[in-house]
Amino acid sequence: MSVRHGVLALLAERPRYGYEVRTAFETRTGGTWPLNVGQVYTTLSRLERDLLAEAAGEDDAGHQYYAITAAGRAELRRWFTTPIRREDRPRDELAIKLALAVAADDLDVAEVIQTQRSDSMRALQDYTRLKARAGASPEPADLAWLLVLDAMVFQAEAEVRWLDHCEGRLLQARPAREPAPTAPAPTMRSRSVTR
Amino acid sequence: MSVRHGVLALLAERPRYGYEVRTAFETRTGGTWPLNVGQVYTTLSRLERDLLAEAAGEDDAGHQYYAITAAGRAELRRWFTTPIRREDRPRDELAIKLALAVAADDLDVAEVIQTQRSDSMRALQDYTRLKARAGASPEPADLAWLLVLDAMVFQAEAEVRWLDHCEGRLLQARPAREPAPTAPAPTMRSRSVTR
DNA sequence: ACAGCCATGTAACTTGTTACATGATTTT
DNA sequence: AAAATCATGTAACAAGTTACATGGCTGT
Repeated sequence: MSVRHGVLALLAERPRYGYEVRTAFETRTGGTWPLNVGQVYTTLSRLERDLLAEAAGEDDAGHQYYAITAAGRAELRRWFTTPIRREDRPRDELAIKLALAVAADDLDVAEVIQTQRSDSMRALQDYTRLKARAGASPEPADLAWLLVLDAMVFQAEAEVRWLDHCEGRLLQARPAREPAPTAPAPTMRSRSVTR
Repeated sequence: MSVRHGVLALLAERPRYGYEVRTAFETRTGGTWPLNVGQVYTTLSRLERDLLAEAAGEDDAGHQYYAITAAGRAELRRWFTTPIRREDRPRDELAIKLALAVAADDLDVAEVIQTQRSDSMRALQDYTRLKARAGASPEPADLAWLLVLDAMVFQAEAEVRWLDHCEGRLLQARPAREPAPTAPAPTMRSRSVTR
């Protein structure tokens, strides 16, 4: 329920109209998570339906404003102060994938890992580049965006490390078919990426 | 689309009936992600609707088997060999939360972080305990489950690190109101957790 | 004139998920 | 006999998401 609460939080700052909510959301997350405008309006309707927000008239330009309600503030407070438990997060698709891949006999798991790692590292570099650009920009980059970006970096790094770890577990589980070379061939494992 | 593909992968190993799919799924993920039986049946229906699976008769006990189709295998192959891009993952609710929390003026962000960290560290310990139990158990623990468990650990660790990092960014952003003590008071930051 | 952004909205669809109904078989 | 587990399914809903329709306003 990220979008829902996100929109609610933006309304808590001040009443906003739909299009404005979208821009605000995208600015905070630095375009990392684009938000379809349509979704803003569906979300606003649903918030209104649930009495967490309400229509708050229109301005001279004809913008339809929405404002948070008391119930909305309460719900938001609850959201902010309640930790997000790992159990009620969406299932980790990648973990499931690898867990099922190791049992598939007509599949090269090492290749799956390799492909994923390449992509994760590419993502990592993208983020690094974004961060560099944000730091160099004249205006001080939005704090919110920096945090989001950092989150992505930390996650991607963890993912790469986990993939490496999985490779290790695999070698350990099934004895190498080829007679293992005394010094393991330095294949394209993860290398440290400059931060 | 974790469940959908997960079920498909299980059918790829051999035809299975609904209840069996559930047990298999939960075994692989070690009960980390419980799966409502009902969802298995809805998923199977949808897979059948999309021609990725098909009914495959029943056995003596009356179990309704489902088998993967050629199209299903193709789709599965695609799933396995295509990396999961960060962009098409569900939005990170925690990141959004903190990104919006830093802008809220009637909210103690440090407390939000603190609460979340406590929970993440609790989760981390739970996983560690689970791993210990799995290692001590007589039967060699399911490789799939170990990988899933490791994924959770890596993610939780990254999350804690990120939370610490956020705290740092915050102190850096808004100059401390209290005259900063020369040596920063060792508050309850993250401590290394035995693995 | 035309492209493009601003702005609002709706219809339709997906996956995930739960709650419930129903009955057979097995264990205590 | 009661409780638990095995087993199959349906109805209903939430949240996320996209595609489309519609129109005003702005810059080239």
